[in-house]
Amino acid sequence: MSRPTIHAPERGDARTRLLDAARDLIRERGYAGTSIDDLCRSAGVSKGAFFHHFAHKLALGVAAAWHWAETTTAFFAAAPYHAPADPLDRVLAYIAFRRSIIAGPIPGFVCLVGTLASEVYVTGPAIRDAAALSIFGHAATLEADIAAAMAERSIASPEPASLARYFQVALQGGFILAKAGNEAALAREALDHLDRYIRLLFNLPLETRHAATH
Amino acid sequence: MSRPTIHAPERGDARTRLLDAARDLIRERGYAGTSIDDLCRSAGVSKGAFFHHFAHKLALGVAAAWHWAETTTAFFAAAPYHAPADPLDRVLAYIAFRRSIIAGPIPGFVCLVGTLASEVYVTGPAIRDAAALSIFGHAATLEADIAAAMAERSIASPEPASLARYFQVALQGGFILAKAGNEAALAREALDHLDRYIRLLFNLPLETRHAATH
DNA sequence: CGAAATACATACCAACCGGTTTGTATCCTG
DNA sequence: CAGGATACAAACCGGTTGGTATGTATTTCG
Repeated sequence: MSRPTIHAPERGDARTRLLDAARDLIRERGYAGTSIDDLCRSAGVSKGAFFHHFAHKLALGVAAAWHWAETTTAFFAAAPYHAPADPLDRVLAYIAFRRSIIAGPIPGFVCLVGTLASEVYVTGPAIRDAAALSIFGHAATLEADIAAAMAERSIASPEPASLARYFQVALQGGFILAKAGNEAALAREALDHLDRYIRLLFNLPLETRHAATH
Repeated sequence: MSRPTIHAPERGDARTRLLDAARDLIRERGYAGTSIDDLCRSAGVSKGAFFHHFAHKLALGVAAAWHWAETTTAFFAAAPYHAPADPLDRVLAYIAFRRSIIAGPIPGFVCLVGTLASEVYVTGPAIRDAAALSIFGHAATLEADIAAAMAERSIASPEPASLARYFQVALQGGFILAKAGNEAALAREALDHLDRYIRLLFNLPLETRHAATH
């Protein structure tokens, strides 16, 4: 209450509105391709509001990466793939879940921090580090299930941490091909290969469920 | 001869010097993060030269993607991984070769057109299409060997074209993680998993050769 | 309640951006 | 060797960029 006084904007305070705008615009046009004016226009705030919350554009980039890490962490923590009792089933359910959310316009499901890391490797080390924290932090959430699944079946071969990172490789690489080919199915296809890789590693029968979806 | 008259530049004509500069600068800072002045300075040419050879910045982006496709096509055509008689050995040799050239500074081995496609998805459809041609064209060069290897061993499961694209997924995804983590070994690690995936698909014994390199 | 801190909005600025104009040296061709 | 085409160089231009200065409602708090 008392929050939206007179010229109530749309929702949330200027800071989160700017971070949401950054998430959307950067995934479409990249970091350098998104101007501060673009962000303010999209968020419906003034430039003064921008520089009240962020010291400079780079700080917005870092904050956007952190914001991405926070929101995705909450999103995946609440996702249904944690339900199965068998850790291997949870791992496979993760892949299926990631696959299921690849739909609609490409910028809508692509990874913000992957785009950021790719673009600002030299120009913005601070953004890159924040992006790395998000990517590798998320990969780490898979590690326990992978390790448990491997231990249960006495599979020693790839290190669980390395395999967990490879999940992100398949995702990020799938996003790149989806963008290039302008076709979301290319990202799903990548996850199908990841799924097959895991099933081969664990000597599971290969499902053919996805064959028709391509 | 008579070419480098008085103020001889460095090497090549202005056009290829600009394309080389674009290859280097865009892989470091992205397309939008690279200004035309940056390109001219790096190439050692004037702005007049730039707009003599390219109608606008977007045309430079498209030409850079084409130039990348041409040079990489020649580079991989001359690479040693085509030597083995068995197509499956050629496929594995491709992975090993790609792995072997991942060394030194990260912008030096990363894929230009992957960076481009990721960044200009919305802002530059022409660049994106040129990047797609390069990525999927290169993937297609693997298709014959993959198909032959699968046919020889009566493996029907993934479509050869899809598997060929997945090679690019592992590469592009590995580049993203390498950039984020600022560590080339992350890209090599991705190719180790791809190698394992192929060996599992073809029921080959898993080598442990790479274990020490991480 | 009063004052300081917070959260914006508006106007403005110098640098830089993509792009144009104009001029000139070299090359190619007849 | 004439003369147009090619391949640059340099100066310039309007709009945009990241960033600042300043002003003002609102909230917080002693």
